[in-house]
Amino acid sequence: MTPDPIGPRQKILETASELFYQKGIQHVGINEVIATSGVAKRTLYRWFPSKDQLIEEVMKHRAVQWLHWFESAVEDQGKSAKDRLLGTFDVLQRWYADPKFRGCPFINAVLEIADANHPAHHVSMDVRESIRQYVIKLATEAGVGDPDAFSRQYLLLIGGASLVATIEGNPNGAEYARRALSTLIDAS
Amino acid sequence: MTPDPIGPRQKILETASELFYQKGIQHVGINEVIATSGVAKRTLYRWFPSKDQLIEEVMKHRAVQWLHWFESAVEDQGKSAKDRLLGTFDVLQRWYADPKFRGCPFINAVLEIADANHPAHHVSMDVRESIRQYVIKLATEAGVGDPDAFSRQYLLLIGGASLVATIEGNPNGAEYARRALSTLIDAS
DNA sequence: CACCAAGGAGACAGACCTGTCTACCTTGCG
DNA sequence: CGCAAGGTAGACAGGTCTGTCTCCTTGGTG
Repeated sequence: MTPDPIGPRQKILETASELFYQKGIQHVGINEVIATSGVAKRTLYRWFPSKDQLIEEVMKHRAVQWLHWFESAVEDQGKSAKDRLLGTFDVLQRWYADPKFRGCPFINAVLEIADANHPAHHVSMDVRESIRQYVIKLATEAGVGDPDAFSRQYLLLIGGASLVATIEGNPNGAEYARRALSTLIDAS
Repeated sequence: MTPDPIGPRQKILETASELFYQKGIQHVGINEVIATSGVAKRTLYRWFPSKDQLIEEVMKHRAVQWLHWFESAVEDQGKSAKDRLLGTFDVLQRWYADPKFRGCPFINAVLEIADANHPAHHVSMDVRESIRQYVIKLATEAGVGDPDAFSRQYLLLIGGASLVATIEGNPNGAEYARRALSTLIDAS
């Protein structure tokens, strides 16, 4: 019963998203996507004219999902803006510690696809900018002196923590980032 | 004159190093390496039994070179340990601003090669640890309170700055990192 | 000189990948 | 009913890649 209420397009998108993330975009072929999603090759190419366009759609899909997840998880981290600001790294640490964590998908995509003009690059830059705007909002609310400069330092810490989690497989980078952030807030 | 005083092995290593860095490891084939280095395929496979081993040798070679370059450039950044510590980001900023800069080769290698057991991963982890030990030395000398914790925060900043340089093509991440580092030192 | 190891040049096998194409099946609707 | 649209199944073309193999040249040494 409930014979796949979601259409093939959505099915392809979700399957590809999962496979791309777990194995790396370059290491997943179209044949694997169709075999896993149980869809005919003809159907995939009806909805996504090329693998590059599939990648782009997948990354856009992930970006919307991830930002929504992140901001709503952060909202639960406390009432004051400072608590939420510091809480971002508690949220991230839980993410890094998840057994299915394989690095930040947006950083991965940029470095896996060398071509700087690939649409997936723009998605990643957009995600970073969205995070930065969100941080500016929280920092302003928290009374940080220079929210714009602060947001750029924040991006260093979140990027660095993601790298530690990816390269060393160590989620505690987020904890060091939290402490550094606390110092930076107090010094402002 | 001077008819190639270096042997084919060294020639292959240097050519592959350059190509891997500029185009990405995955996007450079053995055929391109031999065509560019002017060496026969037979010869390449005599010295490097597989592409994976070539990658490993190239990364080890780069690691030694890079660490030597980095530490000696930092030594010129000032007499006091604090000056040299802050100066690391001046050195990095110049690197990031170089037109041939295509990201940190060690971060790139890890994210380009999905397999966490690939030898190139270990090289990248070793480089990070070498940087950390060097920072611990400088931090101790500079009288930082907790050099170990400090070194981990340093790794966040250097990783973050490299990402900003790579993803946004903006060398000024190093400047923000320098300021953040200064705050962290003063607060210790 | 004779010999042999190292290298140059490149064909080739086998695997894999993207994207196209044919042939058939199901379903909703005028 | 008839039929178009969207789906399944999978062969296939054309390309790329790694790694092997054969044949030829050259320079150094006993």
